[in-house]
Amino acid sequence: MDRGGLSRGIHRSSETVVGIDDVARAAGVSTATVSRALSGRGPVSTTTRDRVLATADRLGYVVSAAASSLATGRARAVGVVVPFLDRWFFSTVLAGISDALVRQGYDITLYSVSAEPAERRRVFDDHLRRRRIDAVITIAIELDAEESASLRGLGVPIVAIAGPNPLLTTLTVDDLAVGRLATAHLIERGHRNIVHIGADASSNAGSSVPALRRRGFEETLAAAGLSARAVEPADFTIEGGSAAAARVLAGDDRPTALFAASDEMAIGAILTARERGLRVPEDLSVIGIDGHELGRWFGLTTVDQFARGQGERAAEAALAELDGATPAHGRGTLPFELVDRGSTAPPAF
Amino acid sequence: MDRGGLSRGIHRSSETVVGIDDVARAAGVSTATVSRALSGRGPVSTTTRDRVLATADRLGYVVSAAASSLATGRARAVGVVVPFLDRWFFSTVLAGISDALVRQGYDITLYSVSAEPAERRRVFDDHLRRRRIDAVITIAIELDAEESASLRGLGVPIVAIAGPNPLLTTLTVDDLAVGRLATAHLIERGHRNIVHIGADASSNAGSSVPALRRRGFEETLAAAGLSARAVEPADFTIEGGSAAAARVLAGDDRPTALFAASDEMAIGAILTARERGLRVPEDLSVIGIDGHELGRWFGLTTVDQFARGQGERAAEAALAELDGATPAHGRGTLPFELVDRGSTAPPAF
DNA sequence: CTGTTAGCGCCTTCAG
DNA sequence: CTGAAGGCGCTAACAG
Repeated sequence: MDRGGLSRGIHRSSETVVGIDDVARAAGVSTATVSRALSGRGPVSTTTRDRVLATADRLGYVVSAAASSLATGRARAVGVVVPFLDRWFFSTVLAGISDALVRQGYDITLYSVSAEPAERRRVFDDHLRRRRIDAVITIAIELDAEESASLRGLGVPIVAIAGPNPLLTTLTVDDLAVGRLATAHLIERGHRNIVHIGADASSNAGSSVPALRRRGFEETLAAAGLSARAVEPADFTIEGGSAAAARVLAGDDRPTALFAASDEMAIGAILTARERGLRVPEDLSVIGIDGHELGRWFGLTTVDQFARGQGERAAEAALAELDGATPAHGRGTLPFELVDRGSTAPPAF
Repeated sequence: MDRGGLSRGIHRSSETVVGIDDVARAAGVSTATVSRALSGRGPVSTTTRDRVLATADRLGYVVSAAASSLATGRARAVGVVVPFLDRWFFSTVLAGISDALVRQGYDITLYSVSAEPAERRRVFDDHLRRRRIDAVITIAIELDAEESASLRGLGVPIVAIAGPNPLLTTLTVDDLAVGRLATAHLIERGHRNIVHIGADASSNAGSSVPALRRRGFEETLAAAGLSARAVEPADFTIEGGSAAAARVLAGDDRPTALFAASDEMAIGAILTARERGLRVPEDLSVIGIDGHELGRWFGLTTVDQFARGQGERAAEAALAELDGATPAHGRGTLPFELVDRGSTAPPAF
């Protein structure tokens, strides 16, 4: 009669959804026992548990998230806050988070915050505060004081990826070091005239990812006794990188190398360079940051930051904190690695 | 005293979260009135409503999703089921969904289903059935009978994007027509020797997106009296398109044009063609499908299917159905448009 | 080990 | 228009 596991997914399509008391009745026990058997919390005899589990399975019972959440205070869901969904870095990190969360039976609730202030405020003041989530992961979100306080007020673990915030548990690569590494790579190959494509020097006092990468560039340049060339601002898209490169390459004092703060900008720069008949790396070296899959097709040298792994680690950190682990406030160290694919070489002149 | 809107986001960080009865007490009314005032359902005098609203705002009250959901049966969240998060089409559609949903105050719960059967089953049998969502949107998910039944059993609106399922409300471009359009474009330019890169002819009896595109290709070829060349199977990635093109171009009977069933494959094909010293479109015409942003950088001619718009429309359709609109079972028509960017031209020989 | 009994926080008839 | 009260479905003490 009981077809055990085989019956999963094949439920009689009864009118109403089966509830915990349907299971209790069918198994001849109380709802409390069903709850204990299913959750694994609290003592239940093996025989009873097996019977309850089989019954629940047969009936296709699934706990109501709302009811369970209301009773326990746990939602079995993690909120993820992102500024963009359709850019490589974010969707890749998200994929990593999703992997790790699904493994643990958690759902993921997505909060995409635009730059639009009113909408952004709604996300922080309303959506995130509905107590629908047990933890929050932010990806490269720069929080103002209010937003930061609002998040903290949630009273749940918060893990920030790629957005160094001294007040939050932060998981991020050392972007200053990344900026240095990429710059040193170019200097070692003999470049003296390097332009950085990324954050405007005037923006962000210094803690944002783009600003850190730029500072790594400037510091390394200075340490090598080279004068820092003006930084060419761009928005981290292929398009932005392309436009920035166009401006830079049009000038009379053409650099021998470009250091783009993201692979997408680096790719844009390569495309523009090619359009102008410049060979990479013979006439122009280009290095990026990210480890974007596309880089491979352009032979792009880059500093890989293992985006997918960042997502997985953030999810694990969030769940660990939920399980009582002490929040590692301050900066967590994430790995990065230079991948030389050939778009950098000594300057020809 | 009451700083009105200015106070939003600045809440006294009291020990416990403020609940509906805190608001009721502070406003000098009953919880029922607060509920009515905030939800807009049920009669409340203007004065009372304003006072309640101001109080709620001042206290930073936000309804508990769990409690509200338990009482109303509505979760104010929509589930989105995707096979991949880190591929252009999916993340772009997702961005569109997110836009539309946030506008209506809905949260989005993400269900990323891998190919791994056990995990996939858990998503359909457990996660999706926790009654956490008011509607489901699937993106290019091919459902087997059980999964389809499981979804239907949820008793919520279901909108399928890019996965024509006669049993579900489906929003998809007419992929057969898209396949025909792209093929006709090549034939009109004089191509007689065209290879299709996409779904293997042997796979999928015919209703999947890749299969429909291939059939559009074959039908149009046949209608023009051309013999259908073997289709070159590939997995819709740049890498797959590149490999497929490599196999095709290595043969002795080199085609004059390639029709790739996705822009990513088309780009892979272009990259490979270039590597082999072939000029596009002089030596080889290439056309793709999607409207991928990257296509612009390769001068790729494509059939744009407006992915972001698809997401928005799916979200709107789902919400409309929630509001009582009749589910438009069968196939909804979504726009598509040929964008000629120059990667197709008459064959040189 | 198991059953009974309060709620979790909000919504919604039903009276007033 | 407003308040009182039961209940949404489940869990967590507390008894037994």
